[in-house]
Amino acid sequence: MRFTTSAETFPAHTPAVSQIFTTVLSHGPLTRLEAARRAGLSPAAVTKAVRPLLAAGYLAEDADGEARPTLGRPANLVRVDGGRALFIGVKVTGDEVIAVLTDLCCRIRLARRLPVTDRAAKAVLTSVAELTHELRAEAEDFGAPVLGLGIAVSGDVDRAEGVVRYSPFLDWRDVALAELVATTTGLPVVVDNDVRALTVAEQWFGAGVGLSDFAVVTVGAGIGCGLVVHGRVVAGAHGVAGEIGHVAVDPAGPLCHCGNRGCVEAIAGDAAIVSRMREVTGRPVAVAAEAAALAHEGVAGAREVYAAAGDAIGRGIATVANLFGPERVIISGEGLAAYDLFAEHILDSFTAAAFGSAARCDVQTRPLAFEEWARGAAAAAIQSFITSSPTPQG
Amino acid sequence: MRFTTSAETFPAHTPAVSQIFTTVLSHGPLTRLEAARRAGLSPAAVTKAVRPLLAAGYLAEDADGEARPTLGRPANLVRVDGGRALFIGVKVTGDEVIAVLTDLCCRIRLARRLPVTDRAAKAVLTSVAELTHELRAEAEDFGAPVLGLGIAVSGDVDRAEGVVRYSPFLDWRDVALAELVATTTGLPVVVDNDVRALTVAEQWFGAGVGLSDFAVVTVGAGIGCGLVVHGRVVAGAHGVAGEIGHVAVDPAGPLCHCGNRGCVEAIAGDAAIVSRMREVTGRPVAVAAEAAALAHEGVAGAREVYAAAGDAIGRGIATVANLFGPERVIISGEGLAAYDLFAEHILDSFTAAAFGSAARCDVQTRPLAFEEWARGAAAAAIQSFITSSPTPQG
DNA sequence: TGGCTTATTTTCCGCTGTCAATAAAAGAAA
DNA sequence: TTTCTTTTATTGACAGCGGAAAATAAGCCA
Repeated sequence: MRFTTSAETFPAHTPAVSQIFTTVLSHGPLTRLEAARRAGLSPAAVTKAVRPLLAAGYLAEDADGEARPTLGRPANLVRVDGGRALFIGVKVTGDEVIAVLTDLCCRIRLARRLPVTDRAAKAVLTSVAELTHELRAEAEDFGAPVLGLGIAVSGDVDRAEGVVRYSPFLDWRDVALAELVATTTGLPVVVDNDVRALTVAEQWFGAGVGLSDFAVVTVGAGIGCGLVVHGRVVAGAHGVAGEIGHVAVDPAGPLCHCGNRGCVEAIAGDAAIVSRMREVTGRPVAVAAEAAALAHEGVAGAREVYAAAGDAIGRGIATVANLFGPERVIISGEGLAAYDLFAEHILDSFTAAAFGSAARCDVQTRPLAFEEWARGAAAAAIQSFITSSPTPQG
Repeated sequence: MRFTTSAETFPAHTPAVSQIFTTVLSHGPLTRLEAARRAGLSPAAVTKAVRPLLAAGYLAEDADGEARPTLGRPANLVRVDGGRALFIGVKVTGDEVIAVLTDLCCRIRLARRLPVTDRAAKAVLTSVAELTHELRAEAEDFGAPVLGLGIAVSGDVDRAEGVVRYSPFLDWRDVALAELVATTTGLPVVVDNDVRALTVAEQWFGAGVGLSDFAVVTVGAGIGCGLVVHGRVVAGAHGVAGEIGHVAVDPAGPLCHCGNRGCVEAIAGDAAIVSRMREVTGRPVAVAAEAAALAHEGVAGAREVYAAAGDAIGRGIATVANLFGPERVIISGEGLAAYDLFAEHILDSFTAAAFGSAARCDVQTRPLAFEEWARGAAAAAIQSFITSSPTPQG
């Protein structure tokens, strides 16, 4: 179910058109020949697919450019015209609403945030509408229409229906967010789980480009994981997937809010680190940054807290690698601010716990600015814009 | 790479033909209309797809049959003619080679086993050839040709290349098994990992029919897991996937042969149970059946060994469910002989450790006769027969 | 200017699956 | 018995997608 009011739609008349567009979107400017090769189509098909996209302005032709072989007809590079369309991505947390305006290439043009004082759906809805309104007003200056809105929320989100089934941080249950916001803003709205949205962003615009099997692990208040298998984001039959935070790595570990002991999140989540840091150092520690500061200062025992956290995360990642054998794991999240404190432990425990060839998985890290979550939401909106209309795709 | 010599091939000229055939294969006799609905095609397409398959004898028409609505033209049921073609499935273990002859519907017609005295590839190859020869001779009586051979081996197997990369139990490395056996037997040969092959069998002919996301967990000497995500078996970018046996559930647990502590297999594998049973009861226990007997007799401490095993398995399954959110988990394996001893603990610890809606996953058990592994290999051969030729499929 | 090489476009062409109409096979109604 | 009704299966025309091959374009180099 999609919620649209007006709507410029994407001319994805055929699978080939979708495919060529996403290929060019993800792999930067390409010659038609190269695009054909990557998409597994004939050059003729590319010419045909590109034409309507050029006409509609979604693609543009660069008068070639860089170093080209000195022989033969020069190639014409085809690229996505990012400025052709704009999208808004919104991340809703219990504390604030973050919104970004991106172009079609998912580059952030503007960012805004608004604190959340009342977590009730209605109040949050107002904030979202306000930020959206503000960004749309500013978008005028870019001379491109805003064609979609993505909203990322943590918890159990049914993207297909646009409903937030349950979000613990917001204390929401069965909020038909897409419909509500679509009615208010008149934009096509996509609602997705925050980690899945971030995963889509990596798949289309980040370190997951070109990979059919990879995982994104986010470290921060919670520990989350987005999975891409067979080229598609895993959603889970019951809306739950990627709950690496609640993989139990130590039955004797600390109690987790989920009721079990030794979940990764109960060892390496921000709250766990903070409370453990208080215990170990005896000092008042309120937020993650303070905990990291203590460790950086070399306070006795502080580094060990991060070591344990890194160890838990590494084992969680090894579990993911053992079970589905991704080509790459991308570690990201606000928690990466303290990455130097546990990087080594993550990698060591991953290597130790990964079974056989699973250890060949490429474990990378990527910094995650605060707007990235909102950008993920925008990526989901872009994806929906491109793939929805006539020809659905995975 | 496929290795074929002669070869009757499947007339899968178009995607629609493949799809209709597999739909009918998995969902028993269907009317054309019903098949169209399930496959998402028009009735006209079904008529056209069915015709060549009927002509080639792979499908047959039942003169309707059962209770039909009393109104309208009676439907003609279309079903797969299992007797049209035969396949051989072989499971190779360190102790014996098991071979079955199945029909196109993967029903076992005959089974044979041969002990392995020499694990060298060459010796095993001879056994495989011998059993194959024997079954082909008997197949004459069924009046149908043997059209493929599947071989299941535990370890790291590259199905696409037909190579056993590494099999610990057999101590094989980079054995180009498919090519070797194809040369010897003249049959098209598929080689796959044993658990994946079993998973294919469940997906096409078992409890996974119609599901796009499920897992098969095998309990026995090792603890294995096959995953189906987005309707396709997960193979892993590096050939490793589904290693639930090496998911670490307790850092203080017993040492595993993989070098880590507290792997599920180090707690619940046959060897682990046997050795733990010796420790606990002080009695000589050599094989799993004896361990189970002790527990059934009520020997002090014996039941607790199974409780711990069940607990570890349950937590491993919960980990799978938390990460993928499968619709169903099918527990199977020779270890199920002792299922009454740990069933309850598996379910309890699964329920406790599954996060949120992941607990809604349907956990089933299925007995696994010794030939089932070989049947899995046959299923892989059937799958390859149907999907290979002109139109590949996932 | 002609020749060479590589990129792109054009021009068919085959093929697939849909659509809408039609045939078929009963039981029900007249 | 004949005709209707209802449901299933089939047919034949057709649209459109993507491929192959040939033609064209666009430079560089003699």
